[in-house]
Amino acid sequence: MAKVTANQGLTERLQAALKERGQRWTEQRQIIVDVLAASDGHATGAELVERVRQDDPSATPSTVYRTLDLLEELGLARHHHGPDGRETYHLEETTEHGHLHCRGCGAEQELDAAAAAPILKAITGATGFSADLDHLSLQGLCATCRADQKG
Amino acid sequence: MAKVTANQGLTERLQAALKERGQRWTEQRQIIVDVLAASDGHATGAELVERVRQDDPSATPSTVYRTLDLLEELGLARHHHGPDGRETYHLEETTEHGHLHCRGCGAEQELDAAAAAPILKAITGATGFSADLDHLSLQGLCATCRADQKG
DNA sequence: GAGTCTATCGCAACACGTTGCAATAAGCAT
DNA sequence: ATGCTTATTGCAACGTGTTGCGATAGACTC
Repeated sequence: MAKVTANQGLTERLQAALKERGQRWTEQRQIIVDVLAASDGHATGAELVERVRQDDPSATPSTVYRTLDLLEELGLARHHHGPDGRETYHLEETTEHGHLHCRGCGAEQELDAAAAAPILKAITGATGFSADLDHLSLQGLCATCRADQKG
Repeated sequence: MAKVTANQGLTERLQAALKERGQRWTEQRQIIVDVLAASDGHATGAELVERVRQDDPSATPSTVYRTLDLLEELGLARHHHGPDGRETYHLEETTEHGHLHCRGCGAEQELDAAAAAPILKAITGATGFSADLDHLSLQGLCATCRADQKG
């Protein structure tokens, strides 16, 4: 298992997609994709910049953010905003999900598509609006904290 | 109707609340509250800073943001994050509401408590989580844009 | 392989928000 | 009114993200 080029499949998909759009495959983009794939789960923009710079100290934030935007355009990555407004990125391969931030204990739980279905349905029913699960980021009190407050 | 000190009631509530906590009433705070009250609806942090500086050019961003935080602690103001992660503030007197951002046409609609009730209920049902309506900021497609896409 | 076109990069500057610290001034007691 | 205590302010620097621009270097043609 040489790690030479991890994410073979992903890389190839990307190269093809870029070519089709007259865009280019570069060393930087390879690194950024590798880093993103290695950060399973989520990573903030700043974290990703940091990690990319470990692999290639000449990389700059602008390049990293621009590449992340590109990956989103291509549908290979997503981002959402945490409760503090900071950006969090993850590969699209991670299943689509929402986020719940508890203001009591600070815990963050994920909300998978199955659990979210009735919520999205309620939103559409009440507003006609079809919400993106990946941008669904709620703040409130989790069950435990609610129980504590009542106690 | 001299405008000398607008927001009499609000100002008085604030003075009392601050006194109780051993905190102080200052010129700056009066200005910031006035500005916030005058910005009916919502205003971003930057906008508020700008407007405050029109009244008092010596005011600095740090003071404005710290005061806004204070107003939130006291329950007199709220903030949430727009789809781009930027902050938006409004007085608590504005009725509690969520926000829906359409990624198709860019429109933003408000979601009042009555309309949100079934949604919040669905969230609690699916997750045990009690979400804050004021932090509810959804992104997706509005009814019109959905219809357009289908067409 | 050399030349051309232009996407991408790195840099530098900006925008929004946050934080630490020394100077100022609010509120209280005398 | 004077002095004391300490909350608040302004400043300056930082953190995260964005944007404009000239220089670099992919990818394609000959």
